[in-house]
Amino acid sequence: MRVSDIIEEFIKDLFNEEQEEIEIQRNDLAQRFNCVPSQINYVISTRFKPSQGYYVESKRGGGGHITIRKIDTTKSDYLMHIIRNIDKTLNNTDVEILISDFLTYDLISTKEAKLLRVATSDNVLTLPKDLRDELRANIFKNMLLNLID
Amino acid sequence: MRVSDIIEEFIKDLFNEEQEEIEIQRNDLAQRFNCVPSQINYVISTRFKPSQGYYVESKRGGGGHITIRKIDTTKSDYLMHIIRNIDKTLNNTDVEILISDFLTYDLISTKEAKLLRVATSDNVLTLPKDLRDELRANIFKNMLLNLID
DNA sequence: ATCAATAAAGGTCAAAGAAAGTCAAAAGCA
DNA sequence: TGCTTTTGACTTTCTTTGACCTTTATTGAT
Repeated sequence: MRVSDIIEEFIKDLFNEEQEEIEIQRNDLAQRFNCVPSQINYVISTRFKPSQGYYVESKRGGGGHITIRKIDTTKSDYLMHIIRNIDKTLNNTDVEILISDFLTYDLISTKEAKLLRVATSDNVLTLPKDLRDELRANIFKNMLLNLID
Repeated sequence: MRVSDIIEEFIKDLFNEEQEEIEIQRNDLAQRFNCVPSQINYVISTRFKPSQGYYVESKRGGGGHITIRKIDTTKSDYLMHIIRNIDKTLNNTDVEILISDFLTYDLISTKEAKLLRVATSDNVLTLPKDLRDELRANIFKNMLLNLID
């Protein structure tokens, strides 16, 4: 088995106990697996890409580290499902129902909810009703797309 | 955890009890955390910048000290100022400039920036230009209002 | 009361140290 | 041969340390 595979497995094991965020130190890992530090970068960039459901950030300098977060796929799947099923038009009430659902299931923050609401409210979209509902659907869908991590 | 992080946390804890102004002594702190005094300067200059909502002044000589004030009003004041000064219409470029300013000054998160952008983008606002720019101004202003804490 | 010396703060800046990142060459492997 | 993995030299970013500087207060002699 390749060293890269072993490192990948090791990192994935760290996620075990319900944790969805782990922190590693590049040099420590490299030492543990007896490889050069840059191999850790290789593993991360080939096995922990966003498309594979991970989000990575890091800090250099003394006490530096690498943080890997697992992105909740059920969350983005659900939002994608909603987005696909939104009609060509959408009225204010529909939006309100969707938003309160999202809040119930903790898919968005209250601040995000406020932004969604205001950007799609009747008061803001001062247009004839048919045009308004169509634009609202458009805005809402596109905003949701941007809420997917 | 880094010494700088620990010192940062310690200072931030001092703000707790409703106080919005604290006073520290550089040498005392340095001794408490077993570091050189100039590390306190480092922490202050990297973690208590004006852009992070703090204002710092100090006095040298006998009985000298460092005062740190929290300035939390700047964010909402600045946003209010922007909102008041937005025209009746707003084009895509204007929005982009404003958003990148907001990001520079840390007034909004990157996610909020994405939401602002998409909700006001030409692609989403499929309307005749004059109507579009007017609606964009309206949406943008109202979203900003909801970003004020 | 005045002034100079000294002590007691805090400030600056650059070097050293401690991570992590990049990129391309070399090595393996299918 | 063409892809993936391994290696390592070099780079960038952030933190820690220390030598030296400036400002303010205190003290003591006149």
